[in-house]
Amino acid sequence: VRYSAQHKAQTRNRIVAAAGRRFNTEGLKGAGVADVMKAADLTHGGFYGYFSCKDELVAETVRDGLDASLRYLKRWGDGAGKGRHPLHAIIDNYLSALHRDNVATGCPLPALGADVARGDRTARSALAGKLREILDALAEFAAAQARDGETVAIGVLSGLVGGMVLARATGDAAHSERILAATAAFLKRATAAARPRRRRGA
Amino acid sequence: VRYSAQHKAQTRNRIVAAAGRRFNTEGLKGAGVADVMKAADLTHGGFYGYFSCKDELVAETVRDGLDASLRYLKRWGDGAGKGRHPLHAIIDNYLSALHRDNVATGCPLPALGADVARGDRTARSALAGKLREILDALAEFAAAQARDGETVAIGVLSGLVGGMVLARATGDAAHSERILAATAAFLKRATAAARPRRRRGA
DNA sequence: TGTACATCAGTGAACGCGCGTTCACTGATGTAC
DNA sequence: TGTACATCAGTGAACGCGCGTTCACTGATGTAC
Repeated sequence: VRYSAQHKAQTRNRIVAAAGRRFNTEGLKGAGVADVMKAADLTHGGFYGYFSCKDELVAETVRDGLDASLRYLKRWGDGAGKGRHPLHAIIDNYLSALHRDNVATGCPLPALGADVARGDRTARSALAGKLREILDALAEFAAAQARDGETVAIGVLSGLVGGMVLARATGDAAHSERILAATAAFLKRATAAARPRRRRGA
Repeated sequence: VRYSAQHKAQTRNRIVAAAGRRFNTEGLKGAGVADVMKAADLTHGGFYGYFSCKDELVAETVRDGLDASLRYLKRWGDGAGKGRHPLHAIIDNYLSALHRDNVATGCPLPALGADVARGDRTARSALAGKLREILDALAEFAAAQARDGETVAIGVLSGLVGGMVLARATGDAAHSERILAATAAFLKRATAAARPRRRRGA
């Protein structure tokens, strides 16, 4: 045996991490295999020692990126001060100028959602699985106050994703700020207004 | 003068219409110039008699597609039965399975928003202008019932766009239906709950 | 401890292909006479 | 009304380039002795 047992796994993770940044920034069609490998400090030829094709990397990248987003959402929700709605903490952090401007390390849903919708089945399945986990986590945070946790979870996530897409797409910087602020205000108002008929403890 | 005065304008419109369908379906990078021209029953060589480069077509296509969306939103809002909130009619029509499945002729915001965000300034400016018109129209419909029409307009549009992105991206058909239904329910509840402190007549 | 070696992670040239763009051309057009 | 013609909308071969993928190779590795 040459090289440590974890060496190959580490390099693979490095490729997936680089792919996450490049795909988020340039899109699934915009970032090529050579591009991703270069960002991982490798040459393009070695790619097929780790993945059978580009689509396999895409699916893996989507899974990995959404896992990171899920961890962020949980951390923000859990970190909300007492008396503060966990969903409100999530909304403010997600719809921040910081997140808007850091596409590379941001959530894949606004960056790659449309690309995945056009992509092959493996990527869409990967997204489907992680999307459920994300919605379950949001529903947990919602359940403390809302009647129908899943509906609130889906409604909030739709607002977060759409707000980020619009804030990034507009060429008007001032308007982009308005979109972030107004979407956050709308979502916080909507979740605060949800009838508090407790299901389980916060 | 050869050919009728409107002939060139008609062909140009045909190219833009074909581009709208191809770009929505395949993405800005996924649909090529030759691809678009073929969809318009032309050959690729003639393209540069109408546009100076692909990016110019992209900007024109975004403008045209968002104009069509604006007309749809107005029609749906105006067509709401009496006693029915115009925004609720818009929400139900936008977040329909029909719209989800007809990407080609659907709204460019969920289909191309992320691509435009990565695109050049002209496309982003084109989107910015039309986005304002769309939000103004939605704000008019919201103003009849909501305190802050612009906030409601932005919040609703974010939810519509994000909900459509998620419903199209998930590989789980049943979940896609849930996303459309739950996002619509969430948005209708949020707009119905908005305090009715009238600004101007409906 | 020192060295010869089998392994295999990573390299980079090469492949066929489609991209955006250019350009010399063709042939249908409505006009001038 | 009929015909010769200048115009220019549209054609299709060609360009350089980057894509995803393949493959013969190189050279650092830890092990066997």
